[in-house]
Amino acid sequence: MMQESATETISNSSMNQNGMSTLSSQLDAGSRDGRSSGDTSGEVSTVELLHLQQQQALQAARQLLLQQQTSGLKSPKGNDKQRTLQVPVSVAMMTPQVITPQQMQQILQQQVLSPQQLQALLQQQQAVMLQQQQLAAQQIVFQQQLLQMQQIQQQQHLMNLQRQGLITIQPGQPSLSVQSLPQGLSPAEIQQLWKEVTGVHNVEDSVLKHGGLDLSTNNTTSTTSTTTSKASPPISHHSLVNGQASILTTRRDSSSHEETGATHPLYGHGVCKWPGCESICEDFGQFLKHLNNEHALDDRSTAQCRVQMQVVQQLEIQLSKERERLQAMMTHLHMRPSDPKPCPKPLNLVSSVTMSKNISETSPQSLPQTPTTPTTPVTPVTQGPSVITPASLHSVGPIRRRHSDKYNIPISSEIAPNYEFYKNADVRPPFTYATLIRQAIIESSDRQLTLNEIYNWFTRTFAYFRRNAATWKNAVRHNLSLHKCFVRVENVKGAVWTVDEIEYQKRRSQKITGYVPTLVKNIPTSLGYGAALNASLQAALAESSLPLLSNPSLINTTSSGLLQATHEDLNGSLDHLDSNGNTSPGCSPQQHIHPIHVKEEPMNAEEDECPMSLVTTANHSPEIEEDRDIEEEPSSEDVE
DNA sequence: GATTCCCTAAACAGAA
DNA sequence: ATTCTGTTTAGGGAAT
Repeated sequence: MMQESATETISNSSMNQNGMSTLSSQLDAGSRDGRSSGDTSGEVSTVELLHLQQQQALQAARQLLLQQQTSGLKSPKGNDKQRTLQVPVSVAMMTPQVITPQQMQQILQQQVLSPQQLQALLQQQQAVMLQQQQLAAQQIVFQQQLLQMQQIQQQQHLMNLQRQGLITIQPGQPSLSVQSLPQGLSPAEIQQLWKEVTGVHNVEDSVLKHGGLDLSTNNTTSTTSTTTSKASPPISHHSLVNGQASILTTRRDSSSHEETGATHPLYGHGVCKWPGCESICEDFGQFLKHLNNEHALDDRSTAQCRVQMQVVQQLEIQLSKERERLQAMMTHLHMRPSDPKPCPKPLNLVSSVTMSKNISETSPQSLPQTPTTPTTPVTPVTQGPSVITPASLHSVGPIRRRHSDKYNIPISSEIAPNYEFYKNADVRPPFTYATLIRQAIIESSDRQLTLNEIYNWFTRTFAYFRRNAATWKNAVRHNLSLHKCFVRVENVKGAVWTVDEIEYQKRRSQKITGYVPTLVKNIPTSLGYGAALNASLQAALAESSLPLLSNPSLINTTSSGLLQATHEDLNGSLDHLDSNGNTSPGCSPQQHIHPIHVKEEPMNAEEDECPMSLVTTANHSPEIEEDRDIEEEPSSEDVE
């Protein structure tokens, strides 16, 4: 996916040299890329693009008319069937003289113009238009132009077929003329032509397809081929004929078949999908007829088009905002290198080396977009162009310091936004085995898991652990045995593993030595998930603060995020204490013997885990409530 | 350079 | 006998 996108971008670049015929490729590819990537342009002016696009189409039509009127170009072959179809088309083409591009632009630019106002305005235009309908004679002229376009289209289509081996054309064979074409354009193709020429046929479609429209192209032929090519995939093969970017072939082909297969964005299930229409059309031909008759370029259609345009625009704005939010989230959660700057030096947590490694491992860039997409894993998430593939990510070998562990970043908050990513992408999670094991355990309903259940959690949560089972399972067992924080408890159904959070926190606290925290907080519960404090700082402070939680004198009110991280870390322990106090009395006696409850106000401690729970274990959410009880046992003797 | 942390590999034993 | 589970040791890489 990512590679494809990248390659395509490259291909497009190279195709730029290929003249107008490659514009369609740029258009399609550009729109796809634009939508899947940063979409910096989408927010800029979708409407403007449409304006320009429509202007372009209108101007092109005009120029075509002028050209033909002056040159007296005649249609190579009159086609009755096509002629009948041309009527509405020609009418539509005449409208540029009725509604000038400037006027059209005005209409379109008036974002605040109400449909009623627009309607009134267009009615005026209509009056003028009626006067000029007598110019219908020019329809024939334009029809000729259409035929020329058809020729180009069909020739390119044939070239496409030739390339596919469906048709064999000897090298010396002269290019096909329209007369020699096996058959005329299908109604769908003609419709496409009309659609493209009018430029307002389907705004949504236009918005999508024209995301990368090069509006700088003004000459008639360029415009014509551009619009035609983007509508009719065969054109893109014209560029292929020129020896360009074969990578686009497949995609184009598929779309080509779709479009020529009597499918239409405005037609489905026997119903015209024009906004507010829903007229029943027996077949595609009838639909086309209906489309030409009922949805020609008139005031009503224009108004509807504009409405649809706004709908699309709103959606794009929304998408843009959501994407921005996602980016911010990822930046916040992954791009530690830029964040830790303000991090208190005493923490001594910043390691450029580690960070860079972490970046390579978990930076948003590496996130597939949605691995779902691979999804990118899902994520679905449409991801911007990424140069880091999952393969390259895990190929870096064993990661010593999992940044989340190192910085005590809540694993949930780390995984949550990338859950689908880790679930689908073969990328090693940036956590130590101990951290993961703990997470698996505390996520469980009763805070205890058998070894096999831990295995399952690993494979279920991370695609990476679906392979090399022997290695990581051994590591899991090794960690369970090695770390005191993991306590084996004999259960009715066998041995289960629990987490001794005191030990766990103790161990982690030891990682941060020589730091006398001056900032420890009183945890404001109201602080939200989106607290601004960067996670690493939060985590560091949180961890550092653990021993001090019981000492009110050392507790200062600071930022929210801090508590968040603290909560997360504490949650596990507290949860563990709470739940296991009953379920597994035998484990880790000390934690139950003297649980010093540092009673903070009930915290929304699970903000970090909520996202995770939403996508992972359904049974996790219900526990959030009990998780909020913070019972930390931060007595100094335990910490040290 | 020493220490620590983490990972990986492997040997081994006991239980299922 | 095989597999699973659990423990332990060893060594290497990376960070501190």
